[in-house]
Amino acid sequence: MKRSLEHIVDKEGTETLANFAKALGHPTRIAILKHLENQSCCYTGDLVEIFPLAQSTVSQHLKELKNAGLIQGELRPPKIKYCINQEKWSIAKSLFQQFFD
Amino acid sequence: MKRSLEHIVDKEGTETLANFAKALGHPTRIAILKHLENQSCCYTGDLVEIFPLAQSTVSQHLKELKNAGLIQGELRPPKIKYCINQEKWSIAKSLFQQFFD
DNA sequence: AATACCAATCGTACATTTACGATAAGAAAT
DNA sequence: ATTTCTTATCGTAAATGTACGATTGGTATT
Repeated sequence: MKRSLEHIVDKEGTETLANFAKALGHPTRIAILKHLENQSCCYTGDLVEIFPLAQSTVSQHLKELKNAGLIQGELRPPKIKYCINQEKWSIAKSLFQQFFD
Repeated sequence: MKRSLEHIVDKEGTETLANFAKALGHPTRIAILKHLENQSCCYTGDLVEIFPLAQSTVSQHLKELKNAGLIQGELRPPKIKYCINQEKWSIAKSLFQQFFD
């Protein structure tokens, strides 16, 4: 790999990793993801009952996780079912893995 | 393990993990750590030359990494040598590892 | 003791994050 | 069409994060 290209790739990887880390940088969001790992899926309302937070706050955290690509929402009227986005999840996993050696 | 204790431990683990993630949640801090992984150690001045940031800004990022426990500084007058804190590093590593399964 | 060097800290400005209550939006069921 | 249920979005306030220049602090060296 060319040296210049190396730098670009590394820069991208760094930014991507920082982005994932930022999304994981709040206890509530970690807890949501842990819950999704156990349950595989859940509805917004479930989380609102679990956490001592307003519904709007939980929704906001879900939005950030969705923006980071770590979860995805599926319409299950009148609810919305959230699951981990396995594709992005494994990307994040390997980025953290290789970061920590 | 008792159920109640389980919750406490999990809660702590969640918070610790979120804390590490937060420290990793900025491209500059990821880049600093990547650099430290390569070099094993470096001085503040080295980083100031690498990054297009003010000395005070770099220092601030170093402080956050130090607060998170991921790095440690050692007096090498008139410089300060920074290294990865291997102990905390491996704690962070295993927390992320088990988080991602 | 005075100087020089390097890095931390201070003060500050601006942007982002986090939380809340209130309101709007979407899809089904009546 | 209206109502109901669930969740997203809006508006807002307080806290935190990020960046800078200027200043301070700490450690040798002269």
